[in-house]
Amino acid sequence: MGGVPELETIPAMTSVRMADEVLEWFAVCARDLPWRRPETTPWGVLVSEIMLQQTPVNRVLPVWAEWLSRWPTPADLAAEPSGEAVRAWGRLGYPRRALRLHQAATAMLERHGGTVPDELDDLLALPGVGSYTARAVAAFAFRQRHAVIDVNVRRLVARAVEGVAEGPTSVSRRDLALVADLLPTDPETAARASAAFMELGALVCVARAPRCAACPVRDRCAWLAAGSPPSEGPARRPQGYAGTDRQVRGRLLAVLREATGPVEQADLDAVWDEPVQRDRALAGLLTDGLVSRTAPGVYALPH
DNA sequence: CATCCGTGGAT
DNA sequence: TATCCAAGGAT
Repeated sequence: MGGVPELETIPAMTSVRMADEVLEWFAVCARDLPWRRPETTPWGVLVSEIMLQQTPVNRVLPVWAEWLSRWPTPADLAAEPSGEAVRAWGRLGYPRRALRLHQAATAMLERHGGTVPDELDDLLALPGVGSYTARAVAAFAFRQRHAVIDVNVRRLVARAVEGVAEGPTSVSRRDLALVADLLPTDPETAARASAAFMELGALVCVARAPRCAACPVRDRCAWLAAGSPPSEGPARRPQGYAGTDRQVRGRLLAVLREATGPVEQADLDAVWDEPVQRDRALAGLLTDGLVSRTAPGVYALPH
């Protein structure tokens, strides 16, 4: 029903051959990203995965290098005030990720002897680590065989396997089983295949204008075979940014990041005219732990 | 399950 | 210029 093949109808040989061809392409076309190098520690992989959430590779590269140089282990980060993590996050966006990474470093110190855990459940229990990131770290840092489904893999599977332009935004159990079936049996090869699927989605099977002529699986792509039908259903409205609390929070935090010490209320007030929204945004930052009040009317990054 | 949470490059 | 989009997670 619905044009989506049942798992049993996908011949194992077809699945394995798809992985093989993507791996062959990956061996030639993969970007040389520092967190993929063999000498990168699990901590380096974890930091990269958190930074890459909703953030393009090119913007992550310099910040990742700075972080790993400054904080080579979880213990090094945990030893600093959380505000230093927020400051070093720079303009990557979603600064709560910096706070959670600091919390995760502390948790690893307490629960795992200062090391990144290698079990899925332990990874999932870390702040800021969800299903995708736990699987990515288990696969890429510890070379385990897990389905790793990010937006790129979800889109690749929707097209190549399901024959539709895009899949649902959420990852279902069925998706995990389907992608797991695509992976080679050998864990090391499976881990490499997971990176290869993501890379193919990021470089070739892209959202806007896919480069199907350069795709290693074009001959077996269900979407291409169906004539590349457009996505069905109403386009979901993007969230918008201008004028939102998020924009105000961003401006407030930028002032605090760039200041060397505590900041007066007046300096924060200067970034937004509307006092109700401005106060709400600042209150939210305080609630989230991204900002602390050091004295009445004086604010700083948290300790 | 819908919404919130930043930022900036590409089209 | 406006919209789309980028290795998601928490609530």
